[in-house]
Amino acid sequence: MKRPSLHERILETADRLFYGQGLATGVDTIAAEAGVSKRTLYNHFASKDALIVAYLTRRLKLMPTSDKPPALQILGDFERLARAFAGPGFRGCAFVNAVAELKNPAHAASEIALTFKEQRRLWFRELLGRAGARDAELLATQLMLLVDGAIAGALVRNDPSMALAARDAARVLMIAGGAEVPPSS
Amino acid sequence: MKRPSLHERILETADRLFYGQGLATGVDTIAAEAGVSKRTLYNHFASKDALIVAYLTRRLKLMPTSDKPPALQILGDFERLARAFAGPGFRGCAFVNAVAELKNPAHAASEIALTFKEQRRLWFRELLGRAGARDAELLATQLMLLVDGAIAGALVRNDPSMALAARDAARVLMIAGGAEVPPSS
DNA sequence: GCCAGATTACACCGGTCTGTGTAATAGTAA
DNA sequence: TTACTATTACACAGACCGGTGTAATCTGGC
Repeated sequence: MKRPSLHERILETADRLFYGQGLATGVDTIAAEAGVSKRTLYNHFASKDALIVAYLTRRLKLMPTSDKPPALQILGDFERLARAFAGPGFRGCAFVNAVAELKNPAHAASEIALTFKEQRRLWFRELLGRAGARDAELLATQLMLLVDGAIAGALVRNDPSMALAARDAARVLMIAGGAEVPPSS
Repeated sequence: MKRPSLHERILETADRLFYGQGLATGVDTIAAEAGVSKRTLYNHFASKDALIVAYLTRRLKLMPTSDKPPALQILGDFERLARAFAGPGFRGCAFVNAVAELKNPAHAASEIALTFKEQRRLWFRELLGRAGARDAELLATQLMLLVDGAIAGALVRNDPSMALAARDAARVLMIAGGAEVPPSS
């Protein structure tokens, strides 16, 4: 850890460009935008593939914790999505885009994407269990369908309100599934 | 229409390679695979972008018609999706992939993708109306979320059963929305 | 001062990409 | 035959790509 700043600055720039412009962004562009020579970039990351993996790994963040009722935490997550969709730089799900953009299905990015999706699904499942859902396993998967569908829909329609339609559908599914859903915010 | 065969053969090959390998597939590869010189390809399509647009336009097919009860037609569509997911060449939604793969958001592909999604949504809406749903507009949008979510989920998880989880969620949403849903197949 | 490692600038390689130019050939219709 | 068009093979331009090699320069610790 002699110079964490350069390493991190390259990663931040790679995140911005890979997500905003696609994985086809050139290494020269990233180095220039980070204010770093290409040689330095290759001293910190063995290859462009390694940089892509580091970029996706950095996006694996823990789910937020809250003391609100579990069902409201889930509904709040959809509202957080709606805000993200309305942001200027929204370009869909970084992990799904990466899997779709890489022709090689054995790329390490696929595993990272699966980890990310599973992470949120398990968070849903835990909250649904606490909310008293009859089949938290299935219901968590179905809520994930709504999340991924909202992302894809918002991308092609350029319409952030897809997340709110997804939230309403999630509420219906949770109530039908026996979860305790307090009157919404 | 002097020689429709060459034009169509190029388009078929482009469809196979663009969908299977991504839009980054080279023009030379497509020409070679179609058994056609590159010059001929450029005599039929002004540019690679034009070829991409023709490829996507060709994928705009009308929704199937059936005399089954409308709700069962919708549920059957999810089962058709499950079969498509299980096919060896499944690589997600061609339109969503195209939008995600093209950095330029003003590309004509975006409009074609939107047309495709809206086409299916309107088909859903019409069937939901006939099935007696209270809010066919919102419900159709929510079913689209399940469709797109199932596609993304099946892609990253490599799990065709996502379409069946989506079908079950669709049934719950339709019943809760007041649609007449006969006992399933 | 002095040394060692990090960083820089820059040229370069081999490859791939889209797109064009050209001259020769095959097929068809009069 | 003649004339016209579609197609072919092939070379090539111009750009960008990932990745490397090298020598000079900067920087912090002793």
